[in-house]
Amino acid sequence: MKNDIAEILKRNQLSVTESRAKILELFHESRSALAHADIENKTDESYDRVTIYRTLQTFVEKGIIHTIPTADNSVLYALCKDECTQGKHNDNHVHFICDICGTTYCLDHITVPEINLPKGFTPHCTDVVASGICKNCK
Amino acid sequence: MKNDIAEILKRNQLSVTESRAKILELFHESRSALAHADIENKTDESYDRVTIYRTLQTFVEKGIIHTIPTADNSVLYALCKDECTQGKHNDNHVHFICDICGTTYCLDHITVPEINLPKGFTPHCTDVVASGICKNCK
DNA sequence: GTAACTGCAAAATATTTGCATCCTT
DNA sequence: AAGGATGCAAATATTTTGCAGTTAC
Repeated sequence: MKNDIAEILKRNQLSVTESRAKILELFHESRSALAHADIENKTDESYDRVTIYRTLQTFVEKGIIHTIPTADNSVLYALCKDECTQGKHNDNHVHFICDICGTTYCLDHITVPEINLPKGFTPHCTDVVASGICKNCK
Repeated sequence: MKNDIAEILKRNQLSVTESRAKILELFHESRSALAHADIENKTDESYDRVTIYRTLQTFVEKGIIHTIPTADNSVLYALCKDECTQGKHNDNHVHFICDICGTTYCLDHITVPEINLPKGFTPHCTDVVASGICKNCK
């Protein structure tokens, strides 16, 4: 596993540092999306706040993770599928936010349906965020 | 028009004050969603930052406006349709954010399709945010 | 007149930037 | 060894809270 993590970083031309490896590992361990604060907590604040900001930004730029738009406008991040490459994200999947436990799921296998937009609108990317009650809270 | 605005406030048990009326008017004049900063600018900073925060929050609570989740996690607000009432939002419509001009449209008449969620997930509200090129920028 | 709203000050929180030091390659 | 990454300090931006004065009803 540790090797897989390092592999991913190398593949994206990033040097393998402890903080990057640890943060990327967190994303792989977690089935759900993570906020900046989650990462601070799960790493016992071993890394500087700033390092986390910069690491997340780097990962987003490289297409390793993506941000998830949320109704309360907090910032969430989740792993991208493998097909995502730098600059060309493939975010066309559904997110689900549980109203009770707050967990955000990336439902990679649920595809976003075609939406009929009005004349003149050309979509490039479509995000779907559903909220409700998740399988653990029902 | 001025009267309509006052009507809406009264209907929601809000006292009619200058700032509330002006901000609500802005939303009615604008075909697109507004950010906190937009409101500051369009009112020539005649109102305190704090008043704008509180007014927006009040409007959201009353179901007069709703927040829009955006990919860059900035906070946007737009008018709710009439059917929205306090606590029970009816946000099931599509938003479109133009990658070029940044305008966010509320496409009230485009309905959100049914999404097949995995077993155990019960949706309560579904937000769809498409981004791409709008009718003015094409 | 009273309750609610506003504006100011300030606190709390979140994010960004510069720079010296340290680590990866 | 060299370039890039980290951590610290501090600047900047954003949001919240308390309170006194003002306004709507």
